[in-house]
Amino acid sequence: MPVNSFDHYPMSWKPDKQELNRPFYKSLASLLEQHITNGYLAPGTKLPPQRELADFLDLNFTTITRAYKICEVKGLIYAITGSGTFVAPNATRSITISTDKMSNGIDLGFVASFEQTNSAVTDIIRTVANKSYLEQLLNYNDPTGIPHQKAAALNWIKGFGIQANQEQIAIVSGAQNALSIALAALFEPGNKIATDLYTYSNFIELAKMFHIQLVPIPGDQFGMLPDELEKQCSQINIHGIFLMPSCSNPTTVMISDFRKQELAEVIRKHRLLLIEDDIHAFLTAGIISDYQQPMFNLLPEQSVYICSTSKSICSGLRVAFMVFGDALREKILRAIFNINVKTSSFDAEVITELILSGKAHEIISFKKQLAQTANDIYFEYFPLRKNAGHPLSFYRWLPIDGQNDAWKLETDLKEHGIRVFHSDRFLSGQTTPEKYLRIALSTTNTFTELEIGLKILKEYLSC
Amino acid sequence: MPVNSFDHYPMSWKPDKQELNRPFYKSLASLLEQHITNGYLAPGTKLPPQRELADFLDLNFTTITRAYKICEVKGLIYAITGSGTFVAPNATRSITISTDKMSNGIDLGFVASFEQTNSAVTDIIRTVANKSYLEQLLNYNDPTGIPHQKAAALNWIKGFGIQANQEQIAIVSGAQNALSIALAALFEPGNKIATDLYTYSNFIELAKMFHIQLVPIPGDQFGMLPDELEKQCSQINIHGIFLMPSCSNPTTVMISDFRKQELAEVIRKHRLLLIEDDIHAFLTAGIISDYQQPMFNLLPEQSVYICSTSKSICSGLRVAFMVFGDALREKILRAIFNINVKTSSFDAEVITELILSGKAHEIISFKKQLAQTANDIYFEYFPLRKNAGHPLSFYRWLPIDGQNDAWKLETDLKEHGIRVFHSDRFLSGQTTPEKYLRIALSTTNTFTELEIGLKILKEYLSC
DNA sequence: CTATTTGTTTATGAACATTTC
DNA sequence: CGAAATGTTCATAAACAAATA
Repeated sequence: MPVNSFDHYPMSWKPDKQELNRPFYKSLASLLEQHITNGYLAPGTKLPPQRELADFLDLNFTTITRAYKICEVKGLIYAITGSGTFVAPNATRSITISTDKMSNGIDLGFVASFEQTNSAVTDIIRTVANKSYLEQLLNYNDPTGIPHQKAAALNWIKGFGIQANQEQIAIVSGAQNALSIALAALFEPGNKIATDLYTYSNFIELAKMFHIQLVPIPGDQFGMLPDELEKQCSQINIHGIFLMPSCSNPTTVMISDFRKQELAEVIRKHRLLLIEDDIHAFLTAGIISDYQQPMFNLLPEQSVYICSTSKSICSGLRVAFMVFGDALREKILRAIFNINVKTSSFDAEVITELILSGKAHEIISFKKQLAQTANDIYFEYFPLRKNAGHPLSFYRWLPIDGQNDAWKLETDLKEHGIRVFHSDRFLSGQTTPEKYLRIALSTTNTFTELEIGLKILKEYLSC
Repeated sequence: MPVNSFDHYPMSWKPDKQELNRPFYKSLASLLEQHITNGYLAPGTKLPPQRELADFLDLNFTTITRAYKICEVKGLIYAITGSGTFVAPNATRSITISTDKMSNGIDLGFVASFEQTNSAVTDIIRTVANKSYLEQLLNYNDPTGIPHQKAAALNWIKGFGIQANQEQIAIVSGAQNALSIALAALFEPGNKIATDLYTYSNFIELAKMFHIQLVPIPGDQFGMLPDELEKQCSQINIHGIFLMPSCSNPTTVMISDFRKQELAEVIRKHRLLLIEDDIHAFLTAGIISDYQQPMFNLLPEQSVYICSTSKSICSGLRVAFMVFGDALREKILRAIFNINVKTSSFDAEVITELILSGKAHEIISFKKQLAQTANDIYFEYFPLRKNAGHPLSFYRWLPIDGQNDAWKLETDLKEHGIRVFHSDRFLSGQTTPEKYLRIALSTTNTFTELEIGLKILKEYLSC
């Protein structure tokens, strides 16, 4: 029996010892999972400290540690030494953003890529279909890309400041696929990766799937704070870092060059593996005056540089370029064979032809114009505030006040006919007081539709 | 200090306590890894029992358990209660089979798919390229397949005995991709999956990457033994089972229908998740007289059925169909979004058109003829023995004697100009006394080349 | 600024299960 | 069949580390 009775003491969770079977740590973990999943324990709830619960249940406190750990790894709870253990903000549901279209209503949630430009791709597909070597694209050969495709890819990313050779690049099936490969190849379950406090929600889910823990690092308008990264690195064993320097998703922050240098120093010092998702390079390199270079250049031996063509050229052709240091090559290639076997040579060939013909650059110009117009429209409804972020971003990050229940807000807005995503979806760790909405500008079929959506949103928020 | 001195006692591994730092379990694990990797401890070596090593190092024996466990999870060693702990057969190198072509020599290693048939695909690509709706294939929509593509897919697999609806199928990027998705969606690190003793080596590597442990189950000429599966299930907590019933890779065993029924009963009883890789359905359903149905039909609620078109239709177009019980749907879709975002609609459309036009069936007929011829040639050189396995298999499983050093054999044969894979590559667990070679019949450009390769092999083996 | 609260890591002892002889 | 060998699992104690009042 417990030494003390806690009946008079407020404890947020009092599991019934009767319900527990041996082994206790597993039984307790599944009971906790159940109580979180069925809503009995709400997100944000502080759980009893390990020692207190141990006392209550008359168990050794490290048994509680183990039970909590199981739930933490599943992403149900998170713990802060000194403060306590809390139910995670996204414990109850998946934050995966799928491309499933809304059946009706205006989609300002999922970020598409101004699909109007796809008509320019059809001609090139026909060109490739009539190539004499078409049959050569249909076998198992060249799993990571045919040499001339890699050459075109290298040429493409040279425009973004990357210098690499054929041995250092692989063509894979889109950025998300590249991220899966990088995580599978270079990390183990239980490893930790530093990310921005708000980051790409599918990366959060992917990390969860691979049982990799994310360590949120605060940032400002120039990007992640090096001191904060240094602090975490010196305290815990961090293995990698995920960044989108050209335009972070969802915050639209572009990491400034001085900040890149500072961050690179910390990354080098602690030997972190950098995963640089540069999907927005085409909106930044050579366009934004402050832009100098990708971080890959600063840390070529310990980085994976990922450059997808989904946003910049064509979303339906699943192609991304993956560049890596020589030391990482073997592991990454093995992961590619294990996860993909190969990427469609036909898709890669169409992208190649788009690049070589100059059509890809035309598409990009058009997309930039569309992005400019969409942003102009946005700022009419939600005027510029300070630290506005990337001017050509395909989405915007709108601060909102007092909308604490993320899921209710999303549902409410859906009833008003628009889909947007609440900042809680993008949280890599604990909750924050500030709340935002991510507003996709590149998904509606027309700008008129975009305007209608923004108008509805503005009216709803000013209520 | 240790109570007894073991200097007089033969111990296969005597790590120097001086080299260990705290924490001991990690330090010991990395020392062990090092000694295995640099060849100091050869594959098959029996390590000292936990208690003995503990005594020697003057540590508690569960500290040794933990160190051994780390190396076991990495696939470096394996343990059998009662017998001891051993260095794993594939500890030192990766067994991933890549599609990288041999620069010279005859490839009887990697199993391609009689790529001669690809010329039939080029016409269909041109047809699709000229479709009026081509542009609709280039956006983010329908990540798991467009409805008419799914309809064609359902029709295709109906020929193999699968009845399912649009909600139960997804189009993904090849069988290997489907396996990644299934493992990521439905299993956790540390989970255990039963497999044949010899199984698809990229599945072994994939499982390793996801830190899923494989439990080898013996079989006979009718497939895996239900009693052995039952035994393992009642002893340890097994979560899933991986089978290739139509023609196992690499053994060419087709699971007979009575055996499927027996296995299904055990699987149902222990609530295992079945992953059924039916890539060879096109060589079996409606062709082999004994064939009745896929195992998915026996266990529709707890199975994932995977049917790739790489071997049957075209290898370069990365398409596989994935069918799943309703209970698994949500998890699998989420994994698809996280790993792939979507599969190329263009590739899927070409496969769809191949199916609808009847061209796919023509290709299959041709491949079956080619397989027949290739097998006839093979049996001229290596005459039929009993329990020969699937008659139309794209590869054969050749018993060899006295060739214990797998890697040396492979290297030797490569020097003779042919590539084959030794059975050790396909081992899901401990070593076995019998040794085999897997001989791919579907990779050489011509049958003449195949004959040359087989001749070289025969001469080499009869030396 | 130090004491307290709270979570983390490591090593250990005991009970257990399976295989071998 | 029973004893010995061997690996597995669980709960515990102690030392540690970070955050907070």
